[in-house]
Amino acid sequence: MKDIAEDLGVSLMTVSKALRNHSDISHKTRERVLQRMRELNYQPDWIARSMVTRKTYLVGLVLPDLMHSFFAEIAKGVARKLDPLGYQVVISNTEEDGEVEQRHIDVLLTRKVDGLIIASAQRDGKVFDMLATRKIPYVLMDRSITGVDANFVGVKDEEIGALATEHLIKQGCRRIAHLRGPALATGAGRLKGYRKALAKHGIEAQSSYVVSAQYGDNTGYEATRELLKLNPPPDGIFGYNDPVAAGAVKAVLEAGLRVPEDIAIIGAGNVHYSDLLRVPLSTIDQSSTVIGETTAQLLSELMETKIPLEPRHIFIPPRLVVRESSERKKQG
Amino acid sequence: MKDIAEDLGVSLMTVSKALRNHSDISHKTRERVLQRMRELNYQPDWIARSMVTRKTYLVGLVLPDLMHSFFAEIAKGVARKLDPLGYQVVISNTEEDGEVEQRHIDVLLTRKVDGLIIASAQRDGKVFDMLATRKIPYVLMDRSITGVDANFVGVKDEEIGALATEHLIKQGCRRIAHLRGPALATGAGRLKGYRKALAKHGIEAQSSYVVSAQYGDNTGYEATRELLKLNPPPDGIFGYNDPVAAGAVKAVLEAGLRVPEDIAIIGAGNVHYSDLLRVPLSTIDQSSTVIGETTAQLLSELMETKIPLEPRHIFIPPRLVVRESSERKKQG
DNA sequence: TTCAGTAAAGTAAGCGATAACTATAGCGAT
DNA sequence: ATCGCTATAGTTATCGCTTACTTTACTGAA
Repeated sequence: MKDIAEDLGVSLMTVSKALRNHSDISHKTRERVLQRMRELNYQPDWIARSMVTRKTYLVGLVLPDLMHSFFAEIAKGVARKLDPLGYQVVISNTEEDGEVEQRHIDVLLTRKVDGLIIASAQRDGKVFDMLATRKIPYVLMDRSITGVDANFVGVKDEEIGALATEHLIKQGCRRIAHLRGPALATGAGRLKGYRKALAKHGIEAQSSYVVSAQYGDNTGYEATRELLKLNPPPDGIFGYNDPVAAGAVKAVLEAGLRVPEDIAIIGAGNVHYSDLLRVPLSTIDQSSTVIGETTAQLLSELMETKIPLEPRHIFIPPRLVVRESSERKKQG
Repeated sequence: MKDIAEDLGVSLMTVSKALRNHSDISHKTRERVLQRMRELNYQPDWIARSMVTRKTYLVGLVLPDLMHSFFAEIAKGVARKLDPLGYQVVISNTEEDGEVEQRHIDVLLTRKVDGLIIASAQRDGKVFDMLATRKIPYVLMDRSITGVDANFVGVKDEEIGALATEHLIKQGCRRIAHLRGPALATGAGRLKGYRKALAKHGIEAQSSYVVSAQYGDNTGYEATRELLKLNPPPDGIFGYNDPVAAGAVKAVLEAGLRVPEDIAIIGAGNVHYSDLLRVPLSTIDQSSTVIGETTAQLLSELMETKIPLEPRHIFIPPRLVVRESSERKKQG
């Protein structure tokens, strides 16, 4: 394609420089080149360029579940921030499977992405050690990995757990159940926060009130049906994320109980449709857009500097959003 | 990296062939190469390979809105289908903006994607003519463009409109309103189906019952509030997609009316949380996963054959899903 | 007049792979 | 012993760009 641009009678080099606004091209020549380029509808080949510059302007975004709108929103934030910087985002969906994740990361690396953003489903840090030795800039997001000291952007899960639980306590709940997430940082942190809040208020943590609700659209619903069989049943439920909490609402209503009067319910994540649910769902907002943008910002700095920086940890403060599912008018 | 593989005393070519299972390499040599490759943790450079083969194994997926779980689900289907074929998906989010879309497509092209899947927000076919002349394999999805005879996978929007409207009629509604979408194929087709169904049953189409509800989380809610001011107000509402219909439910309930007794409501798209909404939402299922997979399948065929095929149009049949929001027990 | 200095353009070498040939060896058949 | 195969391995030329130099033609100061 560039030889076509030589019908101006200049060398290939001149054209290359002109296109990149290189300083030692006269204004006149540059104009002629640009002009001809438009006429020919020519676009430089990114691949060839990448090959020699070692920059692909590709960023890998590794997510456990695109369907969860929390992550979709993050993806949007990331793309919005990176787009003006000339980066393109390759999203990979791991379906909460550590092995798939590992494989996808490998593929992204052979594609020579300039950086990675990962909300990991990994249990250990092997993959990340590899990234570190290969000096690939990367940022962990939403889910930190114990034992990996990497750049991180997200919310302190313990705070989320505490905030949600304290809120239920304030609403007068005393038998508070928790639909816990996977044993990753996220699930574990929220559980810990839940326990701490109970302890702080001298409420006994009853182990049968903590049930697992992991992955899948119905887990929250089913786990809650089990909870309702207990005697006494809980009077408050904290679901580790919104989809699970929404399932809980469904189960409780189906059992003929009222939300929030009989059982108050709160989730986490503030998915955009929370407001439209059967009972508008109280939740802990994690500012997913902000997380996405902040992460993108951090990664872009990492990618653009050569000196390896000290890993940074950026925490976004969680925010309680009270809606109908937990608001008991009289009590408090 | 490859020179490192020459400590086996073989030529670079031999290694290259061995890695690709080329036929004229002895079993023994191949094993030695693979062995060494593992030891060195070597991965072939995709970029360099692409440069000479002219294949990137990259597919661009252009979507108007990732947050809409209908598209997120499609994205998942596409990725799931393409992943085992070795293709990587680059998702781009156009936020329903034709210009952004155009720009993103350009970028994807300079990245030399092997093919494109587009749910377009475009009003005319210019961009697609360009794709055709440049012989880029592409498939239009969900939204066809009038005047562009391209490969297409989606649902016949007119059928959706008719199916939804007929259902409301069967439920006894006689004053049926429609929250219409944008003037693209999708919105227009559903509107047309709606009108046809009314005509077929001899119900007069009242123009004040058709209001626009485009983009944004609250449009359905607000448009419905306007509808409720009419005298007489509608007794049935067909929202062109689920988020809009969910907003309608909210507005109706807020006005102190009952769903479906006073006003029956139906959407389209069958988003995964439909079941958890304030009133479980009736909808027209468009099998988003199937759309995604079918599209991916079609595109992969396009990419792998040289002969330009006659454009194909694949229609997925829509399916009525009745939930509480439109089901009137007594009548029908 | 001469020479260093600068602006503008050009040359050569490769980035890491592959395609398309060419070369070599071993082997049986004539 | 010679020819021609087949099976393996190696050569060479690019792919479309950029990096790092080198060249050329002026300019103005000494």
